[in-house]
Amino acid sequence: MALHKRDQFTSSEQQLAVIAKALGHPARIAILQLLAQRQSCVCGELVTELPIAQSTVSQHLKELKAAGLVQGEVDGPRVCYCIDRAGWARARHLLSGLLADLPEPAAACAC
Amino acid sequence: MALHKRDQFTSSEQQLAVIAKALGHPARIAILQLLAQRQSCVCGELVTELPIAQSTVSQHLKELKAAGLVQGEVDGPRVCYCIDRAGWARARHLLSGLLADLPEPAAACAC
DNA sequence: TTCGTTTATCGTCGATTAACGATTGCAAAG
DNA sequence: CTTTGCAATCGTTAATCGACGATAAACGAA
Repeated sequence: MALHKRDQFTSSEQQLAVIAKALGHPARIAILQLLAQRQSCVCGELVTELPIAQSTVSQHLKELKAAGLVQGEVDGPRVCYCIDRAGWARARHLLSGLLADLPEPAAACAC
Repeated sequence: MALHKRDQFTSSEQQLAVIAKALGHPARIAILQLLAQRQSCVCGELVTELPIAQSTVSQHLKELKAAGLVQGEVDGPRVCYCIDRAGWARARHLLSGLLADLPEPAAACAC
């Protein structure tokens, strides 16, 4: 583990960046929205809904899981995915904080 | 311009992903927050505040500009950066939409 | 014009990402 | 026990990212 420039930023900046990065692909956005709409949660359903290969879906699910946004539970031969409640609550908090820090600017900037 | 798998997703999924990707680095989060706090906006100020090289800051600013989150105006030898009002409003809208689509889940998922 | 200041771009490097097919691992069904 | 079906992992490839130093471009001042 080398010391990256990354480590020079605040913890909250880094956490927010991790969340945003996880959201930074249309497939992962689509997965989250599918998980929110349907309870179904089954990985195979996601594969049929999405225009990408099974292995790629699995990869994206892994990244979402690593970011704490999604959790998967093995249910026999299939795996049931759903939104990670605690992780998503944290993500909501961080994103709302950003929206609060950067409000709709009332006036144009001086320059 | 080849046809990417990317193009199989909805426009709103792609737009949101572009925004999220732009937010997916702590330096870019920090830049946005600095631009929100201070009116200063000058590129040089950002460089002295951030733990990364000038060329790297410039690179991040370019990406933020490409995502429509920031705009820069040349003011003599220096460049004054500020948050892009219209772009940020769009970003706010998309992010709020995501937070609305994925509300705090009331009940645990079935699996 | 020449110089110093400020910012953007270039070129490079290693690391990471995104995608796929193929393979493996596992649990239920037969 | 063997087969089947689902999902994760492996291995590969091309592309993108992040960082830096060096260079170029633009401008104001001397």
